[in-house]
Amino acid sequence: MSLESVPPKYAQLVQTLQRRIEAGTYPPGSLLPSENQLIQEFGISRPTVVAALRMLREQGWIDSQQGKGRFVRGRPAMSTVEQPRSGQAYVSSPETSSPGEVLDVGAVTAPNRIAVLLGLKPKSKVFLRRRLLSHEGEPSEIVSIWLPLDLSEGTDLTSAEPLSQGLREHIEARKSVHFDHVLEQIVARMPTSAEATRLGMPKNVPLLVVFASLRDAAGRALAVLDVLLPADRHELEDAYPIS
Amino acid sequence: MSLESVPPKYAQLVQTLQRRIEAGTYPPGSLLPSENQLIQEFGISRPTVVAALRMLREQGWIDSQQGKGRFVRGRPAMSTVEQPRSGQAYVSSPETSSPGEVLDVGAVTAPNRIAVLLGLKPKSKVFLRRRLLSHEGEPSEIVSIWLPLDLSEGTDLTSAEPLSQGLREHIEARKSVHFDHVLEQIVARMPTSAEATRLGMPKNVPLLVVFASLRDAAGRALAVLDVLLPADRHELEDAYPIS
DNA sequence: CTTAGGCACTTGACCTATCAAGCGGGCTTT
DNA sequence: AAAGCCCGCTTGATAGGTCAAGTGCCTAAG
Repeated sequence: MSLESVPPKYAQLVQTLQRRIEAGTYPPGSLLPSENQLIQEFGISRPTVVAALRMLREQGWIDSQQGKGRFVRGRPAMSTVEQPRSGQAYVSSPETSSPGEVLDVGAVTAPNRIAVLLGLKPKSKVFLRRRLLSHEGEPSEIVSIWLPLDLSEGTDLTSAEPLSQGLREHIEARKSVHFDHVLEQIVARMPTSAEATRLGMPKNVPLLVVFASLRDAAGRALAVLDVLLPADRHELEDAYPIS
Repeated sequence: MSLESVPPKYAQLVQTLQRRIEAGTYPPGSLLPSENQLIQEFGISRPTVVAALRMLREQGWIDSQQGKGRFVRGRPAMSTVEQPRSGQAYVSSPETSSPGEVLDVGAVTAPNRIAVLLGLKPKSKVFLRRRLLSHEGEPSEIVSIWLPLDLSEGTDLTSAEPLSQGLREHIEARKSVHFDHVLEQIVARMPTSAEATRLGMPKNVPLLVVFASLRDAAGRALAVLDVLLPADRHELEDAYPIS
């Protein structure tokens, strides 16, 4: 006897209908079988069918119109081309997974933008952990993590060794906070001499700079990352629906 | 007698619970009243209560845990700080709403990146409509619209006059296509002399360049926009959940 | 003091049922 | 030919109900 659990009936129906859509049984633009037809075919109740259809609508596979029926849209394109957001990888991946060296660690006076993003007074002291990441042996980007001092206490962030947990996991395990979302600002500027040297880049190539403000559900900034990306080696990607 | 329609009961419950959460009646972290308690208080059925609670969970206001209860998260922060995505405004707003002058209109050989983004062969002819937008009387950005030739036929895009419809509305009204989502690429580079002159910017300030590939639900590129943004005057913003 | 079982609570899943409202086609009337 | 009405279909909303599964607390036994 198989130990694997049987998914709920509504979930099985979702999968069946998705397979039929992708197989061309219900091509985009066509009318899906009505609720009554699905009830007959699958021998399940109307609320169960409706739950499955609601899920398909919410995921973008179908549209419904009262009095008319439910129309097939097809597999939502975004789910096939979904991109990791730039901040996401730095928040969740352990430092051990990306080769690099620690450049700076410790309490520093916050640059103005960082203080604003953290919701702190100008010239506040904050904790900084800055690393130079490499890709295929070449310098790739500089990542700085800025934290309010209280949030950095009791963590391993002062270590020169790479963290074996993602930043989020590391902090959530030690502090009573929960990361919820990221607000990003993307700017471009010319590198300083020191940055150009560190990144092994020409002085006349700009930097893409991502400021990622990591926030809890209430919108409070728990940490800020900034990432310096030589523009000749990096581009950012994003995808979103048109509303 | 008021002619306004009464929203469904589940929607009224959603609003009531949202108001109570924001008023502090149910602070974040606290347990929401159980289904039974809500059924008693509001005198409505369990499926109606459950529909309201499911909606709150999907919008991020609450979390549920079987056997335990439903916990308050609070107003989802992203809905309070939602930003228009850069491509969105160009897709939906009429050109008449943003002052500018038409710089180039007509069939041109597609630059390589544009051909790739449109899914065309290298050196294909495409339609280009390029405008210099102003903000408070100053040059602000250059927006180029690139379309396959067949999609531009029968449109007003060849006009030197600004469109009174958004691009999306204009094309969807004339062609059998439906814009669904955008894939964006963000890069930084130095401006050419001509671009710097047109934008009234110094030569040593970089450009943020957004390539927005406007796609249908099947992922086919219908149009590409590129937007040149002097980096000393522009930054891009984004927000996303941490998964 | 620890462990296990039972109970009461919770949400998850599924069922049967009714009525409201929208849509489209066919038929009748003007 | 056009307009209106009716009917049969569709989905939207609501109700009442049962059983499964998860959680936490309390009590009893070891």
